[in-house]
Amino acid sequence: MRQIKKPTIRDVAQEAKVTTSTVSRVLNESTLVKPRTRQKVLDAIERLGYIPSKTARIFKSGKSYILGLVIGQSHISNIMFNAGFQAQFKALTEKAHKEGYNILLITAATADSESYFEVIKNQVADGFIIFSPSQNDTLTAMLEEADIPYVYNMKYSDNPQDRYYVSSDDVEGGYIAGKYLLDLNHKHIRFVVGSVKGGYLPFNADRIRGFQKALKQYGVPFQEEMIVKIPGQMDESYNGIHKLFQTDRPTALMISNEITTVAALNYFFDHGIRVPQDLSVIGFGPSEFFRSLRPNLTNVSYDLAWSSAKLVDLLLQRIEGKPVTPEMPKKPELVIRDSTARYSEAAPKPS
Amino acid sequence: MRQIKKPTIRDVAQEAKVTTSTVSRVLNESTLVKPRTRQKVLDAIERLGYIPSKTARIFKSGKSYILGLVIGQSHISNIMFNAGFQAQFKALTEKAHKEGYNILLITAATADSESYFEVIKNQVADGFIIFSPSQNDTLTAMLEEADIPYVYNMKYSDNPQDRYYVSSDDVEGGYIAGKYLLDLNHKHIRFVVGSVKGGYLPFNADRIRGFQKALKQYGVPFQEEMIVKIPGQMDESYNGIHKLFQTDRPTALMISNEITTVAALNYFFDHGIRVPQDLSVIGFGPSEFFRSLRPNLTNVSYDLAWSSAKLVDLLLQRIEGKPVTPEMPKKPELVIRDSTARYSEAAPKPS
DNA sequence: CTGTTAGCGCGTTCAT
DNA sequence: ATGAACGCGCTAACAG
Repeated sequence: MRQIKKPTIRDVAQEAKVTTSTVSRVLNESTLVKPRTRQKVLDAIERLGYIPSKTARIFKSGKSYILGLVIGQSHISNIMFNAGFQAQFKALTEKAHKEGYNILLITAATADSESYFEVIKNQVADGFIIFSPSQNDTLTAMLEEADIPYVYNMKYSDNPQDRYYVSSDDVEGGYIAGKYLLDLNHKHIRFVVGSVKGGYLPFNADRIRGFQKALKQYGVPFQEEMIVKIPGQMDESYNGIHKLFQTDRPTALMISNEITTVAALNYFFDHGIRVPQDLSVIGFGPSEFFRSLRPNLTNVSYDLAWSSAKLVDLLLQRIEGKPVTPEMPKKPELVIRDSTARYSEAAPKPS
Repeated sequence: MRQIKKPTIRDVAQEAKVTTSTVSRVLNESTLVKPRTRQKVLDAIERLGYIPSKTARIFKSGKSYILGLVIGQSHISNIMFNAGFQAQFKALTEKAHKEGYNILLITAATADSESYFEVIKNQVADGFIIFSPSQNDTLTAMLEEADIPYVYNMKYSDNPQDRYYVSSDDVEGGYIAGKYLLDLNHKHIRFVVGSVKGGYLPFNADRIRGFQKALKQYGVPFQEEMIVKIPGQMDESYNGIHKLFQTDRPTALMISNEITTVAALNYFFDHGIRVPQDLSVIGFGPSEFFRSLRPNLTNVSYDLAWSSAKLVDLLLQRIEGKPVTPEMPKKPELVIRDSTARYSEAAPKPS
């Protein structure tokens, strides 16, 4: 029977001829309630179709069991089609649910600290996982000031104050990719990284550092043009690859972004550039994704399930006010598949 | 300065030497407050770093501006890599944010009505968007009984009681795909649909109906084996396609699921089956996705942004208790690209 | 074992 | 223009 107004604990109490405390007790299965009274209450609940107000409970307890996932408005449009983001998102969600939390998706209108802080402080959540705005310097400070538990999904700044994230070992990632190509006798290598306001994000800087380390080890001099900055969306990436291949003809490519990787493969398909016969390609990201491409792509695989779980653990520790135990990043792995081949001078080049 | 305890409206009142009512007034920019008092309060807020408790506000107002998005635990693992789901998810999120709501991601442990209802009633949200369990008969009844606003993301049952969803015109979708292939002289057509417990979901039933309509119109007799049920995950799909092509050699394929489509294209790539020379392929889903495949895929494109926005509108109407205005489904469109070709007997078949 | 009382943080009367 | 008092739904401390 439809009620005009949702029944409250008081209605139940009245119906069962007890007090609200007693009802509360049976609801929380707390202190011994006499079975008969208990039954009376349960009957009343059943009769009224009573559902305890979650809102009131959150209000009372101060715990919502909600984790806010904060993303910039502009990001969300593109990010959902990004395999790396998806994998991370999925892993975060699963871990959160496993721990009894739900994920509240929050978007900030613009990608600046003020906008982020504005939406964060206006949400009900026990803590926040932040896919950061371009620069998060002041955001971190504001969150600390307001005593709001948060973690970043990755390393966004080199500021030692920003220590709440779980990093992957990106230097190692860039290193093993570069080393493998050098082992295959490639020297004309290009590393395609995402372009953000003309620069690149810290994790790409790390990957580049690793790449440089490999080069040095093999005695190949690093040159600026080895790093190619291309935006991460499908069409822009396609055009960026096009532009690159008009003036340059590398024998091997490392690509730091999944969408750009797909765009590049499409470009090669469209222009008869054979992978790996004419060009070796290495991707970065979740391994399953690259396995679904043709050819199957050699890739540097990060354990996103692991790091996402760690990230949630970190946030929960902060929420519970426990001392934070820093975790060493897990090493990425090189998964060798069909997109990389040994380079030999004699190899025919298509005209 | 870090507080031991977060300041409340009372602390602000005390600090500003006014009462909580006044503070409340400046917070809500309500009735004229004398500028000087107003300033005093603002200063106090600033000094204390006071942030109004969202929780208390929700509790008071009864509005959380949160929409719950309910998904089965088992779904979420696979669903995130599904282009159709992603597009819908993205559209739902964007529309919700545009309307001032955030999306709370909720997963049910198992895909039955009881499990769904259990998590739904225990969440704070003004309404729910439900990616349904396999059978939702009792779920609908329970939600109605509890007077909880909800909508389903698509048509899940033929029960007329289930009227809170925005349907796409799937009959039309199946029809235009079939008609186009028949126009291209194909007769040996297979329609691959997702398999759910040996049967298929209502939207696939509709697409099949449309396909049958086209067949009839062209005088081609429908046969049961034209419908091929294959699970929607990558590896299972690949195997399913493999199994199909071992015993059958259609000239055209309609594929109802994006992941299965990718798996099929991979299978064709691996086995030298050329699209469209040897086989025409039509996909169903968001057009941008199929454009990122090689070859560019002809596909039936649904306007998910539109229907998702409508869905949120519908839910908001229910939340506000307004009468619900049913909407006619938008017609899907056939986007013709490079994966379909005219069939001629003379065409060479690879051995 | 159960009832009484108080209070979480805020908004909203009703006075003044 | 501002303050005092009350209540939202629930839980918890304290009585009895």
